[in-house]
Amino acid sequence: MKTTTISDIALLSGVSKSTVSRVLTGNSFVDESKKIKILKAIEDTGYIPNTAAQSLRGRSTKSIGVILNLDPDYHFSDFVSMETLRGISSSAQMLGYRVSVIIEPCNQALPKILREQSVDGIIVMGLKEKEEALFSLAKTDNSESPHVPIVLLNYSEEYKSFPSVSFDNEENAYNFTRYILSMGHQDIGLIDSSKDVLAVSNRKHGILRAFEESGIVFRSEWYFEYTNINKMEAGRKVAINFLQLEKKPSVVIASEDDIALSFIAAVSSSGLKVPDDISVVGVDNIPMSQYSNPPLTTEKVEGYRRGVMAFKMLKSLLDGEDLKEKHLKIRSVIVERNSLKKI
Amino acid sequence: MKTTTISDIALLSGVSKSTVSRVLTGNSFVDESKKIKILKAIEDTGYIPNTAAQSLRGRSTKSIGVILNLDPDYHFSDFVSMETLRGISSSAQMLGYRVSVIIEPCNQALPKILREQSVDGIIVMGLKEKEEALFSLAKTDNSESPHVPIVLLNYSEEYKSFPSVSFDNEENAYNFTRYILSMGHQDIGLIDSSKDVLAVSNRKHGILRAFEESGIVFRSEWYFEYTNINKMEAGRKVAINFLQLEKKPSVVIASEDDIALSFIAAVSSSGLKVPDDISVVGVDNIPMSQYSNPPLTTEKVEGYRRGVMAFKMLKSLLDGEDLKEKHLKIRSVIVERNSLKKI
DNA sequence: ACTCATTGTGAAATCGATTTCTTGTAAAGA
DNA sequence: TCTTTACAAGAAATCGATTTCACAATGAGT
Repeated sequence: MKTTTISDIALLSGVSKSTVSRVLTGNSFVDESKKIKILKAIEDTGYIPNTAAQSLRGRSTKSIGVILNLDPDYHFSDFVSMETLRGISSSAQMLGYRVSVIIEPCNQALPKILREQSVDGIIVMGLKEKEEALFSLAKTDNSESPHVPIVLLNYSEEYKSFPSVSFDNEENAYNFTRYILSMGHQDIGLIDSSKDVLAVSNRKHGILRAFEESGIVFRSEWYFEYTNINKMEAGRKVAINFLQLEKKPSVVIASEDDIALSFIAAVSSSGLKVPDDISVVGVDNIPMSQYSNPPLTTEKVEGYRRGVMAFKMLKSLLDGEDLKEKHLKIRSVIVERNSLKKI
Repeated sequence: MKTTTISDIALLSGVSKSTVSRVLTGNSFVDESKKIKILKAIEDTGYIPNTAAQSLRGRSTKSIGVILNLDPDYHFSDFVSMETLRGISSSAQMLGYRVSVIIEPCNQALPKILREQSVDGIIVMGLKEKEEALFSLAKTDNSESPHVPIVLLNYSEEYKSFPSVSFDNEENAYNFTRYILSMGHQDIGLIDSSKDVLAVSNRKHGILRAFEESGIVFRSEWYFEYTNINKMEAGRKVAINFLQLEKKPSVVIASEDDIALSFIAAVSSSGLKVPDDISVVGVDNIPMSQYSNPPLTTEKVEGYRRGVMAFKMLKSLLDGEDLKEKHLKIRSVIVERNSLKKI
């Protein structure tokens, strides 16, 4: 069967294409009896307007692009990102938008997608520090370029001209650290091994702020940073160094749950007990963190919610509304389980 | 700047739109000197053909849909699926296809997407047993409907009229079981708690075949099945029952790594040692399995490869080629680590 | 009764590409 | 030299929707 078009509907209901289009878009007056006939014809045939034709004429593709800016060596997709994608996708679908995922570095993906005009808006995940494409885009005055709104999922000073929805890394880390301090810990070790350097550095500020407030000094021999290897490999590596330490911290804050978990695994295989000998906490609240041994005390980072909010923000932009707040920041909640001991 | 169109290029290079289009599509003869001028104009302006116009005229959208048929209660995306998505996405992009992910039950997504005509082909992930949409589609003779090729990512007898790329579940499980038997185990427990009921049942057949071959009897008190709860919760639940068992198996095969890991966590927090007291193996080779305590012996399931192959198959279909093999099955490889003890 | 505003509708233009039709030119064959 | 063939390239039709334009018809206001 060749596809049903608007002309078929027009023919079937004895009116012109224009009239059919008018009931379709609903922004014009149409005689009630004709409207009913048209609606019936649409119902009967299962007609759906051709999206290509609509985009061509109407200048709206009813689809958005999500740029997943993963590292080339990033061999798997982390939980929070996927939750975010799920959040974006389901809110987009709800409003009739398709979402195209583009797994490609931002600097390549962005110029291409902008010129292709194949999406109405863009959400960028996994922003890196040096994104030429964004930077140059920020500079061009808005009279240039056919205004495709962009929402970033990591706030960054550099690109603050773009609206963003991000986790409140500095504040969350500050709060989490204060909580840890309130549990009596004074000797705190840090493991940073996330590909998200922006987040890591913001979190570090928050942690240091909490340290300062309580007169804790930052000890560099307790700071482990491995950003160029697999994060779980990092957890294992840190464990090896950690075990050699003369004086050990009483708690270790890992920048992600995966890291914490692999650290715990490595450290417990050498006989150390968590949390009796050493407390370990993570960030993210990945599903596994609830079922590990011991269950992990962590900071719950709401990926799904971030996705929903990002799409909502993009939608406002698409509708030409202006944002109440240009940069949304999402607070975490602390999940108390058994890997952090009160001392 | 209003967008560059083919007419602009034509004007700039002093030829007609038709000629520009001819060098664009490359299926007609164009004078070399003109071709150069046109190419230069394209280069200079950064012109990219409007996809909507191309689809409208050419009947090809250069985009494919991936239906992620997740359970409503499925709160996170598993590793293998995401790897598959990555595989699809990168091979698709390589050939200039966009991929739209549709996180929605197949029965809703499929009819809609087919009538919308917004994609050239479809890949269905996470097939369920009762997919009315597919079933009725299989029945309609191909003269009907504007032939959008569909590739399934789970082979199923029911829908075998559709081509598929899947894991060779029966065979993989058979081989894995034989390997476990070769390590001296006779008392084998099973945990099945995957949302992928099709895979689970196929794997069970393979396991049972290996049992039979070696004269092992299947003991139902060692078979744990929880498909209606979170898989890691299942691992924990099974551990509780397991610990009560009078006579325990010497090894437990979990249908996924997550389950194995949470089972190990629960069981070791009660003092049982893996693999000294009990061996545990999983399936998937999720990143964490390498860094758990003990590192997990598992079956490596190649999600990325599945994605690549699925797209390749879909592409053949789109190009009108016919498939050498309609149903591809991917073999796993066994990853020996430390959670399975030789006895 | 005569404007003027409000509705209602079809014809035709438009969006940006591809493809068919047509014509023109140059090279090859008779 | 005249026809045939191959190659080049413009003009115009086409894809399926939306929107502007033009024109009625109806009703309201003076």
